[in-house]
Amino acid sequence: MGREVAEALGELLKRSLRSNLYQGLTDGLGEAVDEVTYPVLSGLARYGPCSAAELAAEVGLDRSGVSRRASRLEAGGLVRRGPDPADGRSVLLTLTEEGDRTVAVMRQRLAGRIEASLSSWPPAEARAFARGLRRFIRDGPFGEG
Amino acid sequence: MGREVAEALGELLKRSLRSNLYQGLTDGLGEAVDEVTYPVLSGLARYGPCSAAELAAEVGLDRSGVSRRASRLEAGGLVRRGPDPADGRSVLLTLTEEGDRTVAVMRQRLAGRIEASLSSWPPAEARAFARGLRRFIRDGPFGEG
DNA sequence: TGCCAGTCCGTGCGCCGCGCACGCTAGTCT
DNA sequence: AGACTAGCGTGCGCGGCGCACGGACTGGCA
Repeated sequence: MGREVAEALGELLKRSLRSNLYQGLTDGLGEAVDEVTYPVLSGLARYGPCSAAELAAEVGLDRSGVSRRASRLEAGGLVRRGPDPADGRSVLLTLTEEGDRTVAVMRQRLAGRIEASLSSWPPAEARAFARGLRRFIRDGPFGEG
Repeated sequence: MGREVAEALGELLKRSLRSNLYQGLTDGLGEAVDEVTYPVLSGLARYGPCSAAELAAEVGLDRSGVSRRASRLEAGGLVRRGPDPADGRSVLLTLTEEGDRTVAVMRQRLAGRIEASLSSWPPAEARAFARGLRRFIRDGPFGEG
């Protein structure tokens, strides 16, 4: 049982990293957003305005990496760097309106792609899979993360 | 539906890449095998003796990367480079006995870890999850590769 | 109030792994 | 035999990462 899941997970990882998953998802969305910067964009949308350090914990990266990716997104007009009113040392990353639109489009596309591949499943099985996946993440073989 | 699966997949990717998954799995197995070289080792075990180019397709990498990783494994005594009896240009990568043992141990550990986290599930649900995962890989939103 | 240890940021630095392209060896076909 | 193809390993440049440094700012304490 754990055997097959392990193998399947490996396969999943491989295919995802090969970027078959994100391929073509950014068409027409500008140069700034790609498979490297997307996690930061998406994390920002999920987590809300925050500092790079905070977001780093969220996306599982060093502060420096987040800062650099954010710079790209900033150059592309998807993210704004603003002062933190509560603390002058801190810098708040915020999605611009265009950033908001962009992440919405990408999520829509990705969800649509997944939806499409799930549409051939028996509905009950698809639902069970989604639930199982969430559960596996929650108390699966990962750290606390 | 696709929405939640998409989000869950992202989370899964993140946690896996953070290496919480493979952490501590290589203890006592020598320096050669780590999270970088393991896919090559495992792919070789799965696919059988073959050339670097062939294995490259299997693990989703360039030939050069596979060749370099194989060199490390070779230095560690886990992989042997031998001539292909059928074609003198080709070079066959083969697991040594120790390589075999190593991959067996790692699989055992990984499977055990997954098994453990699945043990708290209702058995039917766990089984359904395993089946769903395989199915999702087979005709999920990835390319053919 | 003036000061200093502590906190937070962005960036220079070195490292590592990748893919591309080259040189080389070994088969293949006329 | 000689040209051409196929396959290998490695040098090269690129890009992203984490570490650690310098600069900006805060907050507590004299």
